[in-house]
Amino acid sequence: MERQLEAIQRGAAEILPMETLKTKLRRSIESKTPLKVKLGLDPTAPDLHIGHTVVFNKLRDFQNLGHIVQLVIGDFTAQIGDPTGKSETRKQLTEEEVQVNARTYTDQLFKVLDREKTEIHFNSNWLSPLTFADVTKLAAKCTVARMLERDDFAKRYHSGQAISVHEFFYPLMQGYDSVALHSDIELGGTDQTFNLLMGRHLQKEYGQEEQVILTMPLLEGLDGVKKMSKSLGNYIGVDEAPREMYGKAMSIPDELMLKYYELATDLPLEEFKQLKKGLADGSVHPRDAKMKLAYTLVRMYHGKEAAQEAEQHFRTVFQQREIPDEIKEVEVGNSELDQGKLWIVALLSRLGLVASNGEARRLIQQGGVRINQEKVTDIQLQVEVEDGMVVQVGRRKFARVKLV
RNA sequence: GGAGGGAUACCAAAGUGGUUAAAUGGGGCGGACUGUAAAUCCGCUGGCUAUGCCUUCGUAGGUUCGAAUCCUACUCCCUCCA
Repeated sequence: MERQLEAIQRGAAEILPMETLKTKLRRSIESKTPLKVKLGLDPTAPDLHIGHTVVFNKLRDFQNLGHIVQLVIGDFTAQIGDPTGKSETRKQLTEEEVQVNARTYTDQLFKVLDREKTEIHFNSNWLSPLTFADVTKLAAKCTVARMLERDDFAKRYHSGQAISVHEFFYPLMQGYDSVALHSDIELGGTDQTFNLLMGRHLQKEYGQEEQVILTMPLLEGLDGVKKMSKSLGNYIGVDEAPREMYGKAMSIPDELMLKYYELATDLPLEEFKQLKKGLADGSVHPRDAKMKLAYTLVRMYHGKEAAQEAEQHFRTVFQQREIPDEIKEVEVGNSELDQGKLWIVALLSRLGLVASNGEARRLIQQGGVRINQEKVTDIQLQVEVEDGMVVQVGRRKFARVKLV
C-alpha cells in the first residue's frame, strides 16, 4: 500500500481527500478488487498533445498498480455546447464523427495506456435517456452560488462576459458520469477541480461512496505562460512529425524544461535529479538539456531512429544554417515562365512560401529570402528559374523548384 | 417588462466627421545577437507588378464634398431595476 501511495502521489498537484484514498486502497488490496479510475475526454478535439499526456501518464501509473481505467468519451456533452467560455458555439457532431474522433483518440491513447485495463464508455448512454424531470432533479442538487464558485464562471461573471445556463450543466453532467460508473477516483488537470468535486457531491446525493479526486499540474505551452492547448496553438501534438516535434520542444523557454521533463517524459527519477542539479550548478548546458528533452519526446512517440534523424535535422538547419537534405519539391511549368524568368514575388507565392505578394515583398525587404543560399534584396528581381533551385524564406521554410 | 452601456483588424484595446489602413499591447513573421526555433534588441504585420487603386471598424440603409466616427432600422452581448 505504501508503494502504491508513493507512485500515485508522484507529480500530482492535489489529492482530495487523502484519507479516502487510503481507505479505498486498503480495501482494494484486501479484497483484491481493482479501483475504478475515471477520466473524461472531449471528443471534439481528437488531436492529443503532450499536455494531455500528463494525466495519461498518471492513469498509466494506476494501471501499473493493477487498477482499471474508465475513459468516458463525452459524446453527449460535446453535443450540447461550450464549456470553455470561448464565444463561438460548437458545431454539433454527428454520431459518426464522434465515433471517428473517439477512435482517433484511443489510437493515440494506447501509445501510453494498457488496452487490457481500459474500459471505454460513451456518456450519451446514460445522459440521453434522462427526461427533463430527471435533469431538473439533478440541477436541484446544486445551487447557483455554488456554481459561481467555479473559477472561470466567477471570472466571467465579474468581468461581464456571457454565461449561458446550459454551461452550468457541464459540471453536473460530468459529475453524473461518476455516479453512473461508480467511479472510485477521477483524474483531471487542476483546472478541472471544480468539476471533479461536483462528482463527489453528486455521488453523495445519490447515496454512493464519494470518489477521490486527483489533479495534475497543467503544462504550459510553447509560450511558457498559457496552458498548452490546441486552440492557442502553443502545443506539441502526440502525432506530430518528428522534426516538428523536436523543433517545437526546442522553442520552449529554458525555465520550463524541468517541468516538461517531469510531467511529460519517462525520464527516471534519478536522472531527473541529476539533470536538475547539473543545470543549477552550470555543469549542464541548457541547450544540451533541451536537446535531450526534444530527443526524448520524439523517441517516446516515434522511436529512436526518428529522434536521431530529427536531431540531425535540427543541427543542420538551425545550428549550422544549412539546407536540409529533404525539401518539398514544387513543380513549375515552363509555360509559366517568361523567357525562363519569373518575378521573385510571384515565384515565392507560386512555391507556397508566402501567403500574399505583400508578404513576399516584406520578407525580401527584411532580408529573409534566399535563392540557392544567396540573399535576395531586390523586389523587382526577375529570377532565372532553374531546375533544382532552392528557395528559402526565413530559417525554416524551403522549397525546391522542379521544372516540368 | 423598463433604463442604460457595448460590438473596431488574429486577440485585447484606443479612436467619436477629414492629416485613419486605423494609436498601443499581445500574438505571428523577419532580422541582429547567441548557447537553442531560450532570453534580449530592432523591424514588419489588409490586398493589389502599387508614388496610385481596392477592401476593412456587428448587419442593412441614410445624411455629407467627405463617416469607424452623425441618423434610422435590425442582430448579438453586458449591467442595473422589476
